[in-house]
Amino acid sequence: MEYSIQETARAAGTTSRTLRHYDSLGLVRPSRVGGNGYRFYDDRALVRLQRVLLLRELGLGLDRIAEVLAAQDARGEGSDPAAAEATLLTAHLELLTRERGRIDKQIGAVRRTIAALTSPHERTGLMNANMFEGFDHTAHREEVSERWGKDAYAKSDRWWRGLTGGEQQQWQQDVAALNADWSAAAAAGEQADSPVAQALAARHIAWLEGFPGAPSGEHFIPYVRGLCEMYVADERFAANYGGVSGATLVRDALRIRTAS
Amino acid sequence: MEYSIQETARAAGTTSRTLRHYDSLGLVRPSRVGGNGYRFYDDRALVRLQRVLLLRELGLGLDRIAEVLAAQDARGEGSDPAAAEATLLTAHLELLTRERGRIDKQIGAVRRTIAALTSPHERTGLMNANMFEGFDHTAHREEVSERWGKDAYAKSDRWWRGLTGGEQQQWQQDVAALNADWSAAAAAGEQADSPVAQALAARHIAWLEGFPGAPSGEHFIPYVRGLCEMYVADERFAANYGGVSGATLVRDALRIRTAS
DNA sequence: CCTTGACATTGACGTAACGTCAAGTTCTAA
DNA sequence: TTAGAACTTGACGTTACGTCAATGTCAAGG
Repeated sequence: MEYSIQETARAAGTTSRTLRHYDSLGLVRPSRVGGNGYRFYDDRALVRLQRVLLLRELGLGLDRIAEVLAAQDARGEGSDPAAAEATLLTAHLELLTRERGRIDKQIGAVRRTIAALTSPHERTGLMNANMFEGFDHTAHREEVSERWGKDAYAKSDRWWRGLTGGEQQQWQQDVAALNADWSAAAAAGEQADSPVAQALAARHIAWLEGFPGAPSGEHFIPYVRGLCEMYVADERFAANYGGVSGATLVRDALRIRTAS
Repeated sequence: MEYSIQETARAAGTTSRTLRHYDSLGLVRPSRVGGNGYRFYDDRALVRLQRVLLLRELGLGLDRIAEVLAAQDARGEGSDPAAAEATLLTAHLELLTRERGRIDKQIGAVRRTIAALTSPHERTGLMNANMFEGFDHTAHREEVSERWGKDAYAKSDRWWRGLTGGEQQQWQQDVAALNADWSAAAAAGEQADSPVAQALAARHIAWLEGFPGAPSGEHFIPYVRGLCEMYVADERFAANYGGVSGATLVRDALRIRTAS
């Protein structure tokens, strides 16, 4: 069977404009083009279109989709196309998971902002940076600036001063809880590779990821490891984790966590 | 104090290009423009800039930010600017929540796709691999046969194999969409008697009615209820609805729906 | 005085994935 | 025959800026 562009679009739940777009990209070519220039699609083309739309619903970009389909076309039956697609989808899954984490953080931030706005006793004045127990970046301005650049410092400082008092308190509580758990783990003699320590390491990394001014991508792990060295070397940091022994536990656990 | 455009950008952790952009939009105007056209920003402008950047980090669009700030400028001190901002942020919170639901659906779909691709059941690639996307009657042959008789199974299998590839994919997409909507509803904490859940229940029943091999007449409702129990009891089914909690929502919603 | 280099300006194009006209051609049904 | 539906290509609009390009301004040094 052969379908007109509109029929094809309706069958696939999209628009003719999209079909022309995909044609111009070479992503889904019509099976036949009439002498009048009209596009016609057969079942094979329709299946390909549906695959494209499916992958697009999974959130992949058109360029990536083209790669997937090209790879599968190339290895007709030889290798394992399913494995290739699974690998690509797994990578994509990570992106999605990170994206969800980002959204969750935004939701948290908006919720706290609303809470602070509607709380009667909170004035929204800017508070001094000393409230930032456990990671007072004003006190450690030089380290942060030197190691990660002025931008990181300015960004983090701007972020902090932009928070309301309520949000700052919330943040502090989160930090305090994490630090307390680390201290307790260290006091309990947990090993760096124990489930408890690794769970804390995961939390710690998630916290650092949410820290504004933190580098992303390939710079993130070196950044984390650098911070850990600072925890151990600088007793002002180490104190937050129950002293040098606690900071050492943090460092070792995070090293293991970031090893892969 | 007065800062140059670069100083201002550095202080706020952004770029001069962004400042020019905001100026062209009228979002953050420089406090003074020199005879040479140079922009200069004072502390008030900087605070405004920081608010813009903060709201942007919360994910608001620049147009929305302009609304917020305009509203706050309008009611200088008269009304309650915080309430206005809270209202707007609440609306924004809904958007974020929907977005997270969307991402959750994508994650679920990708996970299921990967599972289907890597499952030993798959023979002929993606198209037939996850025919029923969690309702693979081949995998669940025994249950179906035992409960509803061999006729039902054979009938449904014949029906399925009689479909064209496009029709099969269409069916899959419908099922996937329904499951994803259930998962999202469960994740959103919908109650079984809520309009959302009841609307989904209606869709689900309509889907089951179209399912070949399904009993009709007086046997239909017991059949539906039996299936729902299976959803909850069998995690292979439950996984399609976001786990046991999702399957429970499905079951309860369908119980209510079929009560009359 | 002239040069050099840092910093400033406006203007324009590019991004992802199409939506939305616009102007013209072709098909279909009355 | 003729209206209207469907089709074509081409081009601009969308977000929030990044990234040149071409040019102007300012402070310091030879």
